[in-house]
Amino acid sequence: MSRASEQAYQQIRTHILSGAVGPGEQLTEDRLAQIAGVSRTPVREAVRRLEDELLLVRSESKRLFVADWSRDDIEEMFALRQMLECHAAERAANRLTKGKLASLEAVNRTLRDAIEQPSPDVRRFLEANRAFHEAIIDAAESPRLGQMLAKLVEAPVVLRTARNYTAEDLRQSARDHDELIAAFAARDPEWARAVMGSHLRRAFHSFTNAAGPGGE
Amino acid sequence: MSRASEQAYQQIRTHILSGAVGPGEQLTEDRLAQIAGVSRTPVREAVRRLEDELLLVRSESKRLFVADWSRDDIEEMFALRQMLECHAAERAANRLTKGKLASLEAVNRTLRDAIEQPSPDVRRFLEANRAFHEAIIDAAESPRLGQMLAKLVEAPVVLRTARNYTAEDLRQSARDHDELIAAFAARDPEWARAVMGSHLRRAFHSFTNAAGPGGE
DNA sequence: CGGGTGATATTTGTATACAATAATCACGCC
DNA sequence: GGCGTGATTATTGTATACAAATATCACCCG
Repeated sequence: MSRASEQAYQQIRTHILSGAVGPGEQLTEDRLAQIAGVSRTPVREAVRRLEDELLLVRSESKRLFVADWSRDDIEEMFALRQMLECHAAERAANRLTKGKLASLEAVNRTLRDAIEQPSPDVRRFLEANRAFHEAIIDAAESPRLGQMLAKLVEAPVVLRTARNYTAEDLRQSARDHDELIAAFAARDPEWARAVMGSHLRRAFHSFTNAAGPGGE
Repeated sequence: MSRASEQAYQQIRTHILSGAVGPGEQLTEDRLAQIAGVSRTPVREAVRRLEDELLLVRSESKRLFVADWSRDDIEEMFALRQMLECHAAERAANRLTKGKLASLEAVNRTLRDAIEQPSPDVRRFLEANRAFHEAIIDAAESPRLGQMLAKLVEAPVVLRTARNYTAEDLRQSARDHDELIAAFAARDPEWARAVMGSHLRRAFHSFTNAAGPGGE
């Protein structure tokens, strides 16, 4: 994406995720243009992307609002992500080269570094985690699958930036990744699928436990 | 979508699918604006949609080209569609109301009407077929699933408008739909999933047999 | 004659002005 | 006082002019 358009996208996204505007609030293109410091034209491009990612929604009369995800919405997204990413893991198991496998291992070492400390570096963990999953999706060599997953993976992860992970959550993730790597090394698609399934399902519950009961 | 933008989308889409421009050919926004009879602004909106549907692609320098789908691309899309639509069938089996089931039956009667004639009305068949699958996806009550499938279902179906269906292809489709309806009536998600799976897989082979060997 | 380098043309990206549309509000009527 | 109805305002949609980026081509140098 081009400069202004990309900037608008990033700024607006950050603005929403920071919580500066609450779910359900209206946002006008003019206002977003001010926030992003560009004209309405690139804002409109950015808005289309954000609509596609379901961070913004339109009323039936085309007015813009910050999306308000219900519990059902979130459950749905996790279910879809699980279905698609299990498929990706299966495909990846048949395609990962030695080199890519090695870099997957490297990424997981980084992830461990980030959490095996007195106070875990959640930011680095999230980044490494993102890279890990991205590498698998990439190895699945299915551009459309990747495109679909991109939307599903990004959204909930970033939604709660200040989310509380327990130390155990983080360690279990690292262990899951290890087992995924083992499944890949063994070139066992079924194994990879199964591990990915439980990995994501656990993530779902840990997500709802932390964010759910309080109040969406 | 608004008037000009929607018109641009339809016109450009038709123009591409009609084959007036071949795969790989460049298209400028100006040219598309002429074709659609609107200015470049709504054309850009339309182009974004068509890019998302993968009918248009951009060179690394942002120039526009008609997409050129490889056999792998098509296979990939069918595989994804199968995965997602099987899931939809499963969910639909648990959710379809009596009323919706009845209208599904009605749609399939229309479909039969269209093909049980000396010369089958392929246009009506395609429309009824589309409605049938859409109703199921709708009944799955998963907006994101619907959004994803919309892209996958539309594209290949329309790609070959002049496609040759054998009379047997058409009849088998109707029979598959009957069995799907039976599975829904029995509220048997596994059955529905299985039927949908074979239905789509058959469609894939009939598609590649008809369109594959020749060219493309 | 081949390859690079700069001028020119093509194409996409952005800003802005204006048009169309939908919501809001005030007013009058019942 | 409640409710329709029209004027006003807010917001999105479109066209157009211009800026930035990229490709194309001609020319010169080796």
